[in-house]
Amino acid sequence: MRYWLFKSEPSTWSWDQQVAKGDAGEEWDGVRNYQARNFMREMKLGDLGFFYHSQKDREIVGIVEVCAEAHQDSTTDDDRWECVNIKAVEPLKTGVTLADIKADGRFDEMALVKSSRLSVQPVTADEWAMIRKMGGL
DNA sequence: GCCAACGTTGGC
DNA sequence: GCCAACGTTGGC
Repeated sequence: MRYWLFKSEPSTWSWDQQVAKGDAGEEWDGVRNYQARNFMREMKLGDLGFFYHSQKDREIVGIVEVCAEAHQDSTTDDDRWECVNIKAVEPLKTGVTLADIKADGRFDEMALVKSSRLSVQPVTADEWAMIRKMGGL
């Protein structure tokens, strides 16, 4: 079991839209970055991830689960691009903002802090537990 | 809205 | 295979 973080601009695809898809989940498509794609290839059914709102909000809002492993991204014919499907599991009780994470000091090595532009990234078990707690779960 | 960081593309 | 130009992302 590994942990991940999925970044989305809420005006493009928000947590609420993800929740509306229910257990059916939704393709995490549109990723055109090799690093992000490679992480998706590593994902297994049942892996969990944080759902992060970039741009205006800049906070982790919920938890998602991988419900289909990497497959061709249906939004392109280019077979370089694959994606997984994810479904919403539960929202955080309180969102954990990027400012919270940066101010904490324990997350200096976290991809979210170090590689701000990477849209799909790994989260360590420690980071996962600490942020869950900060989010009130 | 601006700008820095970074990934990708294409010419050579 | 290198590197400059360009486009995109995302924090502020």
